[in-house]
Order: sequence, then structure tokens, then C-alpha cells
Amino acid sequence: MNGLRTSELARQGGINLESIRFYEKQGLLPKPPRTASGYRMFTPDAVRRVRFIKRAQELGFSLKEIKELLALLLAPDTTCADVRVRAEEKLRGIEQKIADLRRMTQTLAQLTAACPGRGATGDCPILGSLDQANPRSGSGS
Amino acid sequence: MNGLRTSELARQGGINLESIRFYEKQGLLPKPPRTASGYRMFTPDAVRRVRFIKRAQELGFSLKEIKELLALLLAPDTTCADVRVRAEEKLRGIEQKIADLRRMTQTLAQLTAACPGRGATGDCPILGSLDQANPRSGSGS
DNA sequence: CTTGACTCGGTACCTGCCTACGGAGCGTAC
DNA sequence: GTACGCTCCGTAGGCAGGTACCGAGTCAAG
Repeated sequence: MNGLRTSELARQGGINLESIRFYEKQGLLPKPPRTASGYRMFTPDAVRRVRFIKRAQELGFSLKEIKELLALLLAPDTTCADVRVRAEEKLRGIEQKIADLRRMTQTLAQLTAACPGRGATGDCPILGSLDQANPRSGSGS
Repeated sequence: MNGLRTSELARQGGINLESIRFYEKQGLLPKPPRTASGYRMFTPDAVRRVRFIKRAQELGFSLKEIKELLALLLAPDTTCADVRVRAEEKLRGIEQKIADLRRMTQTLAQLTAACPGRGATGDCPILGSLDQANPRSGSGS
């Protein structure tokens, strides 16, 4: 038999062996045929699949979303548009996250800039800001 | 007694009642004195503490880090510099996350731009890219 | 005194993504 | 034929940050 064993798929896919079984359980990898004694026999196709999953993860897709992408991929009547919609949604989601994080960095940057870097904590604008109920991250009205 | 009860602290702090007990267990809130029958009696100070936690969370600090911040805040010999170091570390961490996310959006944006939005999935650059082992997120060499 | 709202504590559950363990069976090299 | 390593499976654990449930006790009003 020339199918890949689990560990070989894990190696070629660059993930942990246990993750293979985990993905299979989650429905991300198709249940492969087995040898008479129950060993999984993966085709090289499975390596592509694993890499697909990894790449999609790197693009910010959750396993759940990747599962949907894979379902789309396999559905005969899926169009490119279906896929693009997912990508665009994800894009917007990530942009939203970036905006959130940027607000955080702005506030943090302002606070660290205002912090003299010495003296007691009582004068620290960072702690001071955190202690305010509703700080405007500067001198409020 | 004029101490706040748990639910009142939760309300004023803007968090769930159960979270109060959770934070206490995690060491984020000091164990408050109790009435004879075991009810927690919080001082108004606890409201500040809860809001501190919430604000720090909004700035991207994990509960673990917030606990450290609070410890700093309470240590008598903490200087402003100690606090600023934390804030700067967090700032760098968040900037790193932003950079990661931006790479994702760039790739996704390129892919969706390249996607015609119609036709079969076989032609879809998005799925195609995910299927590649080592895509350069554009037209490779 | 009873009712109803509140609180207590512990524990279990949740999402997301794995990772580890243990005991059994399989396969191959020597 | 046996020793070693790989594989099987189910289950448990772990991080983060809570949320939910339960039975029992408490408090204040009527």
C-alpha cells in the first residue's frame, strides 16, 4: 500500500500527529480508507488538504470557517462568488480587529508618552487613567 | 452596613455578578470582609478596582497581566517606570498583532481582487491560493 | 410565619485549538 | 519469535475568560 500513514501526513503537513485525528474528528479531513488492521491510508491529496487548513488559519479563518470553505470547495455548484463572499467577510472582520487594536495602541502610546518614567505610582498617568471611571485619555473637561 | 453587595458591585462595575466571584478567585479582587452570615461587603474602592480591570482589558491586557499591574499598583516601592515598561511591552505586542493582521488583510484583499466573483471554484484564485503549498500571494516568479 | 429576592459555595459547562496518556494491537527486522 | 516502534481509540487535560446551575442559607417585608 502506498497510502500515507498518519505520522507521515502529519510530517508532510507540518502539524502534530494528534491534530490529524483531531481534524478528522472535526470533519476537516475526510475519513480515509483503512488497512485491514485499521491503519489510516491517506492519499497525497490529504497533504494538500492539511496545508489548505494551515494556510486558511494563517489568513485568520477559524477551523469552523475552514470547514465551511472546504464544504464550498467540494460542492459541485459552488461559484467563485460564494468563496469571495467569505473572504470579504473575513477581511472586514480582520479590519475591524485592526481598528480595535489600533485604538488600544493609541491610548497606550499616549499614556506611555505622558508617563515620566520615574517617580511614584501615584503620579503615573497610566495607572491614573486605569483608575478613572471614564477617562478621556488626557485631561478631561 | 453600607458595603456593597456582590450584585451591586457587579452592576456598578458593569460586569456579571458571577465574574466578581471569578475575579476574586483569580486574585484580581481582594477578598472582602463578610457579614456575620457570610455576605461580601465591598467598599466603593472595589468599584474602582473592577473598572480598572475592565479598562485594562480594553487596552489589551490579559487578566494575568492585570493582576500583575494591580500588584505593582499596590507595592509601595513601585515606580512609574515599572508601569511604563509593562505598557510599552503591551504596546509592542499589540503592534505585532496588528502587523500580523495586516498581512492577512493584504493577502485576502489581493485574493478577493483577483477573484472574478463568478465562475466555477476551479478557477477561483482564493481557493487556488489556499491549495498551493507555498503561495507567494500573487503571481509567483 | 411565610414568601420572595438575594447570596453563598462548588462544580460543571462553554468556545477554540489542540496535546497528552494509556493500554491494546499491528508490522517488520533480526 | 520476539523486540521495537508505530498505530489505534477514547478520554482527559490545558489555556483564557468567563457563564450557568444547584441546593441551601439569609434577609426584609407583609
